[in-house]
Amino acid sequence: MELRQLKYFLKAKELLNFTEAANVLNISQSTLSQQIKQLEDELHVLLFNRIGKRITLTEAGEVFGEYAAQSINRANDGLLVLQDLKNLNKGKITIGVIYSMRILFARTLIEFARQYPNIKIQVVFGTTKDLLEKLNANEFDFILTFHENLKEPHLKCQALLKANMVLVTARKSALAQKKSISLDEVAQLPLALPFSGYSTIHFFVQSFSRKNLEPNICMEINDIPTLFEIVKTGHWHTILSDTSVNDPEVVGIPIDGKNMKRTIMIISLKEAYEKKAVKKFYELLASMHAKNL
Amino acid sequence: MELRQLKYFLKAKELLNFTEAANVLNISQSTLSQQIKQLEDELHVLLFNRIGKRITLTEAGEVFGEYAAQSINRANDGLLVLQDLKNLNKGKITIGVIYSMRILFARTLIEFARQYPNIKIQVVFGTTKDLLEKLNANEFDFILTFHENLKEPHLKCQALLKANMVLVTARKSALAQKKSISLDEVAQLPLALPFSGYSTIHFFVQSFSRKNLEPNICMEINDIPTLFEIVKTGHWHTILSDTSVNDPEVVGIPIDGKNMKRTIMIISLKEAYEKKAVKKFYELLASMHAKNL
DNA sequence: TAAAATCAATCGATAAAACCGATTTAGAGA
DNA sequence: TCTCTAAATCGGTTTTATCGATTGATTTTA
Repeated sequence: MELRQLKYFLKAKELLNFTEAANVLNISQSTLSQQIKQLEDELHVLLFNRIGKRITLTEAGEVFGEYAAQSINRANDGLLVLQDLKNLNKGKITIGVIYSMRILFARTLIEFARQYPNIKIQVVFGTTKDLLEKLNANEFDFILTFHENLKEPHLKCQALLKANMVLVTARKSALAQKKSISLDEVAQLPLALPFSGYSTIHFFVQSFSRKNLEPNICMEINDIPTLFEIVKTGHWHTILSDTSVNDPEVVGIPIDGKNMKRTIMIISLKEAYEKKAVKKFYELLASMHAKNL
Repeated sequence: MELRQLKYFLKAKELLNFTEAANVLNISQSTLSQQIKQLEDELHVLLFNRIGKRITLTEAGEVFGEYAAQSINRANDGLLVLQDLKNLNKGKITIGVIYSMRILFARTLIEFARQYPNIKIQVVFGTTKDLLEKLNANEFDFILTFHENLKEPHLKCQALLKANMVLVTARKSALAQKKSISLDEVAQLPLALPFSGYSTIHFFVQSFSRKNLEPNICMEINDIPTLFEIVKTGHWHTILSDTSVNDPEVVGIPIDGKNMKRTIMIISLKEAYEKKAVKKFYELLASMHAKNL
């Protein structure tokens, strides 16, 4: 059993197609087939069922896959550690970010890229749910998202900042002059809110429920610029964290109440090695945030 | 980088001698030398310093070794899991046991070997300190030892039983008729106690201190049968857990006091895969203990 | 329904890598 | 100073990984 075989196996497990997996791995289909077979012979177990020309994962394959992934991850982390040890100052960061963090994050991203030009950065925006799934699949170094009461011991959570939830309305709107707004008033307004995949909406359903209010949700949309376009009409309003509001034609009005703040967290896998570049990014995030106070 | 190279590296790291490591691994010295060099080239770092004809581990080697070991362990655990999944009913258990547990353990060992003749069992007796070191080095599946307030989150601790600490004296001794004895009385006696490497002595120093008593420790000996020989003279006495007393010429007299019981624990590594054979052994230990109540 | 396309397994050949024994080099020990 | 020991190197052999071609069976398309 070698790491190479584990890598082949895991890609085949992911794609459930030997031909495609071989292509992705830059080897021939016959090589992959033979290497998988050799691994199965060594383990005395079938990792895949061959049904016609399709393959499916066996239970043994599912179980073994966990260990195979961990083995490869440990070896890769060892490599990363050595790179850090040598201060090679190169490498790659992969980050998942919720849409609400775009503004502050973009500024941090730019500054980081300036300071560390040799570090490749990959950023994926998405919902909390999607980002957590990918984090658990070791596809990210960390994600930025709202605090969600995760209670998952394999995750490391660090609070970054608290964001105020605000009513977003058109600058031309009569409401725009208000310095703050109550939840009761908000409940009377026609709202266009982010899609249910966003944790934000769940947060608000709870907030309204606590006060026996029912929000008037007319629309649910999976795109913040589109929400801004809708808000600019003056008819609908939305609710976002103040970190998201950057369109000059809209304003964010603070919503009354102690529970109208949400904590943005940095979440990573406890078992994964924490690259120096990742630590540097954390430091920059914290200092960029402090600058905004 | 392949698992084979990690295995070669780790053995060289352990022995700090390429020739010896190669012999143990059943490969030639030149193969090992070349494979290590190839690994170093791939990692862009020296894992060993070559000083004349000797080698020493570099800091990079030390650091990388942790990850290499974890990677190999994960792969091996995967193999073990599959064996269990197939109920191959074979394999190996390695167990560390403190001396105090010899009697109960021996009976469990014999019964387990009878029930599972295809499982190879390796047992090492030793002190708590030694056993913990080896457990942390992944050399045991689990160890049996007294509860030590470990506070090490990577360890899994299960209570097995409570052992009574008793004064061990010669059957011919005047004390032998007593049904119990107080700590004050014990403090007046010439004692031969197990060596400081045993956790037992530390336990007692604390017990005597709590009552402002000072024990009269004349000897410290690292062998329980020898302690029995000394106790049989009638002059000296010792203190052991009742699980250790099996010589017909000595008796164990219960020592008064609530704190004269000690918990025997099963300790294992949380991250290591728990073999079915190990679970079976735990069950047998528990049932053998229940039988003795 | 037949033809075409697709995918995994197999085969034989080739290329690459692991391995080995012999030797060299250099340091340690007697 | 001589002998011994251990790692590095070299050239050759053996083993393994890989490949392209082909086969067989299933799926998709016309």
